Amino acid sequence: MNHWLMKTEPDTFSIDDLKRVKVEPWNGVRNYQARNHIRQMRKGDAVMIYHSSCAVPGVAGLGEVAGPPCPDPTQFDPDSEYFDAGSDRATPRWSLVDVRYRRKLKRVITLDEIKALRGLGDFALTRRGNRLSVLPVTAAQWEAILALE
DNA sequence: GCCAACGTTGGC
DNA sequence: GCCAACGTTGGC
Repeated sequence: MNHWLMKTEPDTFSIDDLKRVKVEPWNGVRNYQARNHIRQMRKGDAVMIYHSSCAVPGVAGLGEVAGPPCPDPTQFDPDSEYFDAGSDRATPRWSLVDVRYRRKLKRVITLDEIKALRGLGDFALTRRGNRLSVLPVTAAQWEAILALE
């Protein structure tokens, strides 16, 4: 099983929203590196739900990958903000996975706390200028972060 | 709201 | 294939 971190803006879709709907198709990822991570996901992989672009950025809860990667239908929908005229159904450009709610953390583990952790090694979340919305987390990083809870 | 960082686009 | 311009992300 692999571990991942997925960002979401809580004003748009928060851990509480995921708790309410239970399973959410994680659509709208339009970055190739993030997409490639999605394509490596397998059912049962563990996911940190990270709140970004908000007052207190950080890990807010946990989820899991609920099924295999599949084409993101919004890329074919002209009415969607995620529509991509350059993608075709024979070879879809963008993928998604369903993410199932697992639990909300007792408190948000903040980006500042995560940055202050020593010995995490290379971590896409804390790289300078990081903008990646879906990124891998090692088992050691996963444990070190959750130990802060 | 600002702006640094970085990905994408498009002219050449 | 280079690279300037532009758009977006996301912390602050």
